[in-house]
Amino acid sequence: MEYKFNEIEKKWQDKWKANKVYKVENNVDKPKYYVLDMFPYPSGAGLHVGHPLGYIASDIYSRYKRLKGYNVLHPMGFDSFGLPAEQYALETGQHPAETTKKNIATFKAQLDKIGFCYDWEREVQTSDPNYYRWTQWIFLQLFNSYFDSKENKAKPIENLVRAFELEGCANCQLPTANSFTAEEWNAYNKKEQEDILMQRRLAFSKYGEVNWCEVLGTVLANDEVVNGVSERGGHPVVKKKMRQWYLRITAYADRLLEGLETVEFSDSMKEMQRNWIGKSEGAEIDFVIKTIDNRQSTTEVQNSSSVVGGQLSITVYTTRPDTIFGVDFMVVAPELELVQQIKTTDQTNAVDEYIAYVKSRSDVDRMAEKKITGCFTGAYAVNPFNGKQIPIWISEYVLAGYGTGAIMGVPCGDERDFKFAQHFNIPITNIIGNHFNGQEANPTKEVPYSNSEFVNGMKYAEAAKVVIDKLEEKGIGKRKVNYRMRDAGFSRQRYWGEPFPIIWNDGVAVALEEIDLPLELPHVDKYGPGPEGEGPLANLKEWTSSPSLFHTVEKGETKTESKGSFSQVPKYIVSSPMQYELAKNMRKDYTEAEGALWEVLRNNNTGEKFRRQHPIDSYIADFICLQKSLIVEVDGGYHLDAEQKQYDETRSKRLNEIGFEVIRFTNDEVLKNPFAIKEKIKQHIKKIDEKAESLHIPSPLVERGQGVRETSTMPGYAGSSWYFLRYMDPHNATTFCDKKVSDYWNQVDLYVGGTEHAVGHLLYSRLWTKILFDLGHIGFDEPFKKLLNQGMIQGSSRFVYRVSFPDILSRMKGDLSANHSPIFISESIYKRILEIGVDNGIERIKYLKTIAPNNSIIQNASNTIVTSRLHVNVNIVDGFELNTDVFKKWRDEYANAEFILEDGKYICGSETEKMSKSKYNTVNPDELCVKYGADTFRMYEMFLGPVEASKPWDTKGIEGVHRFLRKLWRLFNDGIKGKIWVDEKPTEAELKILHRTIKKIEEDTEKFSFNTAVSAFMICVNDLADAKCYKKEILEKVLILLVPYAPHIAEELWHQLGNTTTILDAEYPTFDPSLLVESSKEYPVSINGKVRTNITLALTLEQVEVEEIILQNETIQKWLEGKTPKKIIYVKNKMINIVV
RNA sequence: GCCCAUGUGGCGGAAUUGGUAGACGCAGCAGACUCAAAAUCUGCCAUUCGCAAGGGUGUGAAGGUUCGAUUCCUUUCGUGGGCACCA
Repeated sequence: MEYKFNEIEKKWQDKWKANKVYKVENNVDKPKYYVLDMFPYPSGAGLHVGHPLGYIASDIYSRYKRLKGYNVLHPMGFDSFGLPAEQYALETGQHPAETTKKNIATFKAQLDKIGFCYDWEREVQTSDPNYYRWTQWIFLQLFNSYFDSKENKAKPIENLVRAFELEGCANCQLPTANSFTAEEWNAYNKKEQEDILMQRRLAFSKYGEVNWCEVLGTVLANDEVVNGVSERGGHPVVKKKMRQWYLRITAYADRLLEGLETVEFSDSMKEMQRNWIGKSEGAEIDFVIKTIDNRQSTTEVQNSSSVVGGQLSITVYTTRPDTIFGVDFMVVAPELELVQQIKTTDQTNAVDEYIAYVKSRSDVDRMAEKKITGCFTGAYAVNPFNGKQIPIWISEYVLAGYGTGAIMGVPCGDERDFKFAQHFNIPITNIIGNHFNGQEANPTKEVPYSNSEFVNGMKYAEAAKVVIDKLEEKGIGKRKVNYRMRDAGFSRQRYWGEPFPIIWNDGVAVALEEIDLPLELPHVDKYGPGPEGEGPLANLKEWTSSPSLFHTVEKGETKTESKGSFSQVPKYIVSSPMQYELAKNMRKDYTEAEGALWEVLRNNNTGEKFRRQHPIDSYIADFICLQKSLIVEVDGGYHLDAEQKQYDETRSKRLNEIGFEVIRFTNDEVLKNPFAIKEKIKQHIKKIDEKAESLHIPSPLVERGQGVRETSTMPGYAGSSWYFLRYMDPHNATTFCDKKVSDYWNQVDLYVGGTEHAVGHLLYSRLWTKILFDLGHIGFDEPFKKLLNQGMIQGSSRFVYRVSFPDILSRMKGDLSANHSPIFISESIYKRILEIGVDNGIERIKYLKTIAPNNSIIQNASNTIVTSRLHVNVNIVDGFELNTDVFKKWRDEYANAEFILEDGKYICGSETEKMSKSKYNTVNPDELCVKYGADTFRMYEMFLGPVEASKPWDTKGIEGVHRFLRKLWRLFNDGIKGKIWVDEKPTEAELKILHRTIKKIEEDTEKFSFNTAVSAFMICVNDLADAKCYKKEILEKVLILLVPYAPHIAEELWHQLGNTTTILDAEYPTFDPSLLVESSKEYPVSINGKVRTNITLALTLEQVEVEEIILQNETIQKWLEGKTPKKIIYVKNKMINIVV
């Protein structure tokens, strides 16, 4: 019987699916285990062999835990909002929703072939309204919360409002520092109050700088900007202030730091997060500014400056207040308003010029560039302790956003300050004596200061304390903890993301209510930016200006008018999310009549806006005009039957009850003349208006808000910050995740993903978890208990060398000057040509050598030399040898290609680089699954090396793993006899093989050392084959061990052994240590560290006995050459070393 | 510039965490079976000296600690990844 892996894998995948073996139940009796993969962005390129690495690792661990008796949650989904789909839409006009859907289908099909144990019923997609409804909901929780710094947790913003109403801001330090009393607060108007609250909300809006490209009319991400110009088109990019949304992650800086102590992340991962948060302790110090001329400072004072005793001063942040006597200059961020106040008349031109220069530079530039720039402002500050005058400079290396945006320069102790002083010839004060050599700064903290008055002789720790105490005493400074981390930008001027559930009304952000969610992303036809760099949604005038903030109320109930303009109404007509879902589907699947009527109603210019298939209560109206409470139904022929008539009647009755008028038309009527129907509808509306006017009937709909919608969308990390919670309770229509369910599944026990998310995603999801915890929605405040970082699988690129160079070619191949076909030269010959050229001193070839690694064209008077190193598809290269026939067919332009071969072969160049479509180095897992089977593929990916390590992909080795599986198969069947396994009692030696394997596999799986586990399986099968062991008792156990790694073949052979239940739930074998106990060991015996012989000794022997035995050994005596050993080291069960 | 990771045969990697470096696999070489091929099986396979027995050298480089270092420490070089010049 042959190992027909394709048939076997298909068979079991189908059976498993039919029997729903991967369905996971909540709240069962078993202990739980939650294994999570970082869900993929469904890119158009499909899955390549790099993706499944982590997925296979987590799948193995999940299946292992399941065999060990756990209830394992191991879900999968898609991070389906994002820029690539939008970019693709811009280029091709295809709607992101379409391409995303297609890509997800491809991904799923690919994943399924590999045989993962996902419960697809729990799939989530971040771009699905049923999902992002809750992303928006969580945003509203953040918007409606503030951080209470006393209790160190998030609380509802109403608490703060109540406190303001009762006691003003007595007990809160507002960032603005303007305090107010309760009376003042109550006297503020809505806008003033909201502005103050905005400064406290966890999700808040403020002006921030973005990369703005005027030519493209759009905002660009950092990585879309290269050298100050846009990556696409090379247009200039400047900074522009725009209103943006932010998350107040800085409030959680300390808790995010502390939380790291409670999770199992790698040290480097924790270190990266700590660096990102960047907590530093230091001091803020005020320096009085002494202006040189008598300019009056009238401009208002802002963050880095203040007025002390009537004098203008500047506040710096420093981590080294102890070096205050070494301050030789001061640098202020050029952006600061303060600069305008202090610049002297002399320096005005220079300063303005410099500021213009800085504005032209992107953040990326400022980082990449190493040259030192700056400009003197003309002003001086005064050192508060010794009265020394310190020149104030501006320079781009000081950032406005960090600390106070101003620093004190201590050149003898800080490398950057030193270079700055050196560059601008600022005299340097030495405060560390001969520890400063004048050539470079010495940032030591371990040297006593000199030249420093009252801190002379003290070192860092003591001096810092003394200085800060003095500063506080004088009231010109204070101890200050600073964080490098800034609040996280949360809005993007893009289309394909979650719309903000926010309406702007006279500059006040009004949040939508839960009932308004999901705020669905409207369909657009064009994906270009809106006016003034706003997102594409800003182009949808109808959508932005007609928010659906209506609440229906029960008839007879009075509308409550509250003092604010956004009153709430106690009772709503609620449509369930299911109804929304249903309506959405019906919208896609419309009748011809509905389509026709919509065509005339959608372009309605009378001011009444209609919606299609809108859910109201438990019904779905065909068309509705919310403002007029008018419902239009278009009925098909089946409305003539009695049952349907009855239903229509009760439905109309109910809708009437809650204040809607219903008018009906038949399909035929509509199709005959939709415009006539439109006219009739207009008449109706007119009647409604008249009636309402004469009777003063209040509309059943309360208008809660007016204004314009926020047109930004949320960033990619919004949906991924909480998806692990939705998997637990994916279909819940009333809450994002039932607390009972999240209490059961609790934290993710094992999270598998790449290091590229070390700070971004991991920090954000940790933040969201903490906030949801504070607000009582979940019971834990760290999302991921243990993190396993998977390495990147790099592509192994292959290159061909195309050269057109008549002189050389004719020398090598006769006269080729007339031949214009592309000529490809095998690697080593190509390289030799370069060397020969240099040896001969031919100038053109010197060029060739210097530019050869890259593609280039050189032209001079006599010749055109074209050299190209081109990526060639790795799939048409066998190892390094190019299949020249296939290559000629690869592209039309190569049809007539000529090759210069070495030993009859074309050898390609190679390089290891990132796997990507454009480098033609991607390998598709599907093809490997077809050729070798999923089990082989899974085991091979694991066999490549440790999961954590990055390594290049090489398809060649897969044969070895495939051979192993076939060898395993042959322990059960062989080609001639068929079944060969037997039900006999195993020998001790056979049991030993088994239990050695059980021990190794279990240990390796537990520590995620899957590559060594695979090799242990190989050793086991080799040993069993050598021992001709075909015994069921042994083989059966081996199969169970193998289930996590190669589930299909394990299940197949398990059934061949006569089992009828699935192996996926079999009982994991128990390791019996007694079978592996040894009584003796072959010790390596070395003399002075060099192994000279091996001697087998009983394990019970003690030092003295061992010494006696080994000294009698012939080989040892020979090597001792009659000398007496100085010392004999005997480590039981390890080795023996004789020192002479 | 700063931070993190990493360096072992022709290749991917292993090494009980300080104890026989190179498990397992790929590639290669030699052989068996076969008319032949595929499949399968058996040897050899870091390097160097040697017919062999056996010896020398070897974990990027240089030092150090130790009876003993791929493993720990110092310095240095190379490669890969990240970044917000963070005072």
